[in-house]
Amino acid sequence: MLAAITSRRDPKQNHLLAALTGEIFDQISPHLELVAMPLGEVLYESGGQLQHVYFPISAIVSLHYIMENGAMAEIAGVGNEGVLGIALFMGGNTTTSRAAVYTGGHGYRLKAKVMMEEFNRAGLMMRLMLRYTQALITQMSQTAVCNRHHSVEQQLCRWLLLTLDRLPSNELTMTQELIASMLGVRREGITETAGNLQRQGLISYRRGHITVLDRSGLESHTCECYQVVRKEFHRLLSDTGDINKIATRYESRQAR
Amino acid sequence: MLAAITSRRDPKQNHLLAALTGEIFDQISPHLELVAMPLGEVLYESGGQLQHVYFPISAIVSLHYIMENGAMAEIAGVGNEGVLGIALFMGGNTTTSRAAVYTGGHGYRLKAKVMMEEFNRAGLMMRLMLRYTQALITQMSQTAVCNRHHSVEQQLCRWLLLTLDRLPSNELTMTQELIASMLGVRREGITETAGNLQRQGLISYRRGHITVLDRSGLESHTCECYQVVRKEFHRLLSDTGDINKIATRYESRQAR
DNA sequence: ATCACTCTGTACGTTAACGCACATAAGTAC
DNA sequence: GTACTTATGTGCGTTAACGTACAGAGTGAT
Repeated sequence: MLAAITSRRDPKQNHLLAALTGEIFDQISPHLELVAMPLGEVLYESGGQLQHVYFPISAIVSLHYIMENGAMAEIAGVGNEGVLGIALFMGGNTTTSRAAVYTGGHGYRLKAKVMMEEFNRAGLMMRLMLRYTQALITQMSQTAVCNRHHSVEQQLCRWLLLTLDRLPSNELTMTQELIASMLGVRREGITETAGNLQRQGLISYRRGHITVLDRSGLESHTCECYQVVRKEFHRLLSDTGDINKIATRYESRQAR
Repeated sequence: MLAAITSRRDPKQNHLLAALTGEIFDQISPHLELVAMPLGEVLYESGGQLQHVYFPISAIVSLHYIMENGAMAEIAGVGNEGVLGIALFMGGNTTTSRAAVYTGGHGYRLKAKVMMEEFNRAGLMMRLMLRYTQALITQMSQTAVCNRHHSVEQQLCRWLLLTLDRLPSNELTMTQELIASMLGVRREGITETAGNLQRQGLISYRRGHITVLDRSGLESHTCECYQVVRKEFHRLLSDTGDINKIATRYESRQAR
């Protein structure tokens, strides 16, 4: 029974860990620590030093900024496709944003020291992390664009779809209040919009649970932002086998 | 006379190039090519392959996304504090955004191959580029936040200040139409807001030229976003002498 | 000096989203 | 089952920004 549960929690459920070669994976695997990531847990505060990087497998985490007046805005989300703590290897060791779990679950974490030792070998791990970071940049960029130009309905659909892509089922467990604070809009705005989507048969919901009934219907209600982000993640991280090949095209040939 | 002009165009006017050690600078310096970067020039189209990275010295470039309906939104700006073409070393070789010059001037460029050879040495150049990329991420994040929550006046002030920080004088050469398209708002909104700022004695302007009269006055009219971005650039890139020291704290000690 | 063009100013109705107030409903604890 | 808490629904009036239309002013070309 324990074995059955354990087998359902495999580091390879995180796409980045799954993309590592056997050799590198074997190197870090003894250091991977399975951790619970319950709803509301804050992985990093703005300005806090990073002790670990986290690879979610079932949890989803929001990167957001909290303003002086208390309002917040999500900058990007991270699920089993990504990693939390990029500021570690980017060199700053902290960020101005905050990371908090909004869909409870599990993940694996790695001590900062272990991550940096592998990153500094300047091999596949480094290339994978940098590629992921670029995909994350695209997500952030598109969030900025979407915040500027698109309606609450379009943004809600985008957000539901991006979240759904990180989950195994078609049910999200979260209140409208939580969604509203992620998107940085009023709770009533979500109530109204979600009501419309339900009336059109695209979703159904009850107190803290949203079920997506018509995925492609949602896609037709969202803006282009969803597909831009999705395609860029696919382009950058789907053919992970090619990462070394592509990266070494420009490899340095002469030592100094 | 030519010497005088040339001396005013020194690679070290770009902060990143200035932060390189003599050894690395000497290595790439023969490959640095001075180029004019006139208003409106497009350095990269969305999806286009990168042939060079650009280090502006007097030009300022906007990273922005153009939507299907033609509207646009700026994601970040890059001047003499930065570099264009991070997608090269991040591994994607292209981005979903576009880069166009909005303040004409000059810069230095480096062929992609030369940049990658130096980057792949995994030394100071790499650390510097990654740190800069993290600062850029902060700028993008804050743009997303600002787009969500702040007024056109606050955003205009933030934008003017960030642009001013990249210029030698207190005069910006640009039309209200251009500013509006960068911020993704109506031209009339800028006319109205700029009029207010002028009436309060913070700026003065005439057809395509804006002069900032009261810098700290502008700062008090903007949102926190300006200082967040400014401080983060300072934190990450001011003490460049420390970059190696900090980065090597986690250095790998044993070869595989 | 005149013309053409582009930039800036102003006005007006429209709209999406906001802030607030409160009602109702669905779970949870006892 | 009842009381309590939390989530959701709805109805306002308010507001910032929008879209459109057009007038005036600056600048450069001939």
